[in-house]
Amino acid sequence: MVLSASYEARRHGVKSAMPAQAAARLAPEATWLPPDFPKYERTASEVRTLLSRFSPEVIPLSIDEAAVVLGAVPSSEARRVAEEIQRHLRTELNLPASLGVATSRIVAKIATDRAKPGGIILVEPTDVVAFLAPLPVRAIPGVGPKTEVLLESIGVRTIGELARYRSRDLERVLGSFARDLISLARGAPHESREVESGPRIRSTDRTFERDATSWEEIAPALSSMAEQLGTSLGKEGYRYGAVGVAYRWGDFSRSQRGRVLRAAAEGPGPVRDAAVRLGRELWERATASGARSVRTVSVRTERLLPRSQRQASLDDFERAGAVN
DNA sequence: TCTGGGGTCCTAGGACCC
DNA sequence: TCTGGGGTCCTAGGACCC
Repeated sequence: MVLSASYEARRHGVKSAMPAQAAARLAPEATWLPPDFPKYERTASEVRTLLSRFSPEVIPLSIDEAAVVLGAVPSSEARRVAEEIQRHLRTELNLPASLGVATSRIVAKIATDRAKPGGIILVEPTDVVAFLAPLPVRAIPGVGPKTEVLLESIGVRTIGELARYRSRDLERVLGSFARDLISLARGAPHESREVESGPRIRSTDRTFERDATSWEEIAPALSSMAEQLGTSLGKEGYRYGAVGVAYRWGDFSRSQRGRVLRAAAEGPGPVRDAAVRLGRELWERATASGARSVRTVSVRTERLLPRSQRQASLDDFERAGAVN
């Protein structure tokens, strides 16, 4: 599968998430590189350190994106900082970067996408509506293929058309997402709430070379994946409060089963036991009506909590003498 | 086109509580 | 015997992002 494609490869029609075979047909002369995620993590950390020289508030959005909060500065100053960030990334880390500058993160993100490759786009506060209006609704983060089809079915293709829609009418089609879309289109986006730092979920997936058709094939995979997950979380100092198992079936549909633990657990044992139990329940329930094959299994831990942050237990209250 | 391995957020129904 | 109006938590599934 293509994880990322250079702009040269993209000119041949190669895109990320494309099956490797299809990409090879489009660009037979392409150079293929295996991924090196530890390297990307190290680099992402260097980039965040560099960015923090420009603002105390750096919000990582993904491994290769971050928002830098500049506060209330004139747009000329914001542009200067953007240019400087781009120059330092180039000279110190040898990295190209695209930057968007705006008065909200979501518009800055949309501008960044438009600035690729390697550009800077600054959207003046008074230009937000005009900047967004001609763009397709798909330019909005959170609008994917399904939402695009829904919007198209009511005659909305661009953000400008979205702005003219009545919120009440759109809510019938899209639920609460409608309000966010319309306020963005009208140039007054609701800034997403600050997310607490630290991961909330940790999961691991494994796709079988050949789809598994028996519990005996699935159980050892679940068991070893869960143990690895529990061990690495333990090394990072995390406990977990819920465990889940999911199957991707041969027809690519998904089923999942999860459970909240009675108390936060730590290490490989509890997650392994829970994963095997849940996996078996899921398997038995799904195969009761006929044979099925599993393509991918995944094990998930949720409600992660740093070890230092102990979960309160009844004992704590008794010791403290707090009675209600 | 025949699909990897991570993640986040939202919705909806049911159980249960006051 | 049938009846309110809230609220939270749990579970399953879906859409989306990189």
